[in-house]
Amino acid sequence: MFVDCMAPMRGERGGSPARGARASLPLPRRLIRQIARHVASSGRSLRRLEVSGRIIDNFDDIEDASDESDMETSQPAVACGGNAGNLPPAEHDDDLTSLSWLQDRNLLREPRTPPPICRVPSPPRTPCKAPPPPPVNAHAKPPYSFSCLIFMAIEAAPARALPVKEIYAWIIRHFPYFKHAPQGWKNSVRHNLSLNKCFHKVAAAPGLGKGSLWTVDPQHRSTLLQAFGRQPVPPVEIEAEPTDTSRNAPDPQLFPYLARRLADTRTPPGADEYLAAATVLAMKYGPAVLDQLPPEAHLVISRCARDEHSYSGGEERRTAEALLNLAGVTPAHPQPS
DNA sequence: ACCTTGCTAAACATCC
DNA sequence: AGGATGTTTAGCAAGG
Repeated sequence: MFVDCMAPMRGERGGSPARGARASLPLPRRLIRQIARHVASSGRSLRRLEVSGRIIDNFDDIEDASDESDMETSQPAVACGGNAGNLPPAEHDDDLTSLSWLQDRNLLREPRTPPPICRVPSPPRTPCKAPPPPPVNAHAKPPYSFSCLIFMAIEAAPARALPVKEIYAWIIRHFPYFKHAPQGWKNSVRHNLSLNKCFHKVAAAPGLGKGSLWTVDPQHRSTLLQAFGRQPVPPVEIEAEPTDTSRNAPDPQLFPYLARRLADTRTPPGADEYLAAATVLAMKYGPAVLDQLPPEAHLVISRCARDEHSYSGGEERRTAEALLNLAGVTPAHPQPS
């Protein structure tokens, strides 16, 4: 267990699930509803939506008064695409089905949003009972811990290793707040790199100059993913790289490591890597990303380490293949179904 | 009240 | 020498 070899991250009191077990990636309730309703409204259905081990078959179950605090109080969830759903009909949609709250928060950017297979026109918005969450200003301090920022920066690097200077640059590029922030934040980054066991220093590449390359310890990777999943909002791409708009699909370079790992037929990726891809895509592109998955695909997001659900490898593999296609990565040797 | 986590500041050493 | 990098310590705030 990770607690034996590293300091737990914020909010973590126990160990992490072993490789292959369900990883812990909570989603805000509002996003859970978004996912479930969007799947339902697009003609698909959920086989199950599970929150904290409780099967949700009625969305009133999660329509509670604490709604406005959704983004701060993430709830564990398991959402599975399937064919035997019993969700409320789409005409019950209100602001929860619309992705406008994400747009309002500048979290879904049109060029990055994958084309839906079956787009259902969003109904006109009705006034929300609860006050909307405060808008996220891209120039405000990001709601991510430094460990998550560093993790994202390293994860986005093609080599999954970055010198400190590049980590600074990535953070500034994606979170302009730091462009004019007091210089102390760089100290915090270095402090985090040194102190956090999730990050490892590797030998400097020739010609790199001073400093070392920093990587994410593979053993602690899922822990960082969990921490990432606990963050209240997905990251905002401020300076998006030019994408192939004709395809209008996610940039396969965005998460090169995950794409490469999922495409690797010689060394099968672990369940946490499938899960990481699903989570990263879902968090980045919003619930609409689920439209891209085949009906039998599973997206499993759960905090419960004791979650003993059994899923066949085929389901995970099909999900991974769907995500691969979504990411624009075609396996050289498609795995047999 | 206590503990954990994260942030910030600062001092210091090392390297280029 | 000066700046960048890396390590360590300390204090504080927030939340459980």
